[in-house]
Amino acid sequence: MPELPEVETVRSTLKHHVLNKTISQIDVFFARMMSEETKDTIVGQTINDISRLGKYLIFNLDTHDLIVHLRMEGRFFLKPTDDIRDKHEHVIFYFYDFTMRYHDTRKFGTFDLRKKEDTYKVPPLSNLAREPFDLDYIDFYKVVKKKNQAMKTILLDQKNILGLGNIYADETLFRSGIHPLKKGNTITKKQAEQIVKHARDILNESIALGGTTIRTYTSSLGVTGRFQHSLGVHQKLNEPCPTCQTPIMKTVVNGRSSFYCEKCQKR
DNA sequence: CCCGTGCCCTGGCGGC
DNA sequence: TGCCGCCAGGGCACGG
Repeated sequence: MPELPEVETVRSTLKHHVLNKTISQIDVFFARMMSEETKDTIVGQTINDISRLGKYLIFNLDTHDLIVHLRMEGRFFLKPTDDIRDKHEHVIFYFYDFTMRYHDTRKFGTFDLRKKEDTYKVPPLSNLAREPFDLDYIDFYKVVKKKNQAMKTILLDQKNILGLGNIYADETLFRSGIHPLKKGNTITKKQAEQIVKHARDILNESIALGGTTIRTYTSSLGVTGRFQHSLGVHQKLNEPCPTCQTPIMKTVVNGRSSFYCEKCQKR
């Protein structure tokens, strides 16, 4: 599933192909994916830039920003205009001589259109935390210290730290030596510092490798991330811990599967 | 405000 | 081989 590094890979790849292209037409095949109003507003506008905030992809148009969340399986493909539509292509953007197609088997992805002046002032981009790259660990510590939730739950909440999903939350806790069920209000300043540092390192390493390809996810244009070869615990049930060889355990935290080393990660 | 639960979806897999 | 039921999972609405 795309997390921050995958979205960054999609952003940079896509930007190379659609920058300064004008949207001449849009076809929507799954009505709830994009409203009529959104479609009508952006036809005729040009993609002046593609940016990103956390896991959100942002197409910077002339008067508005189109905010896209890929959720688990959303991807973009570039195809010739006359290519037959795949049944999972729900939105097709037409440019002068090719198309950009949004493909999503689970239909969980979202398209939100905002006036430029509102983009960061209203949901979904308002009230998000900072990414680990510019998150002050003391600020993070103050937020976490007030919470009686499991650390895994805290790391997945984009209002606490921005950009981690299930995979990188597990990896961050593993490198930090913290059990996914440890309560936020038991965390020390030092541990908060470690979490922010490791989250930053992991995301940087993954971006450098083009993201992680896991389960069914590959990014646009067939780009396959290679970070999965660097995972320490996620999806590695019963495999030896890279540090101490103890078999990796799995538990469910707030409905999310969580992998950890019982010996290396303390409650 | 805080926290937990259910929902949206469908391909893939286990069980029989 | 086929069918049924269940699971994954980010973000949000909703309820206590």
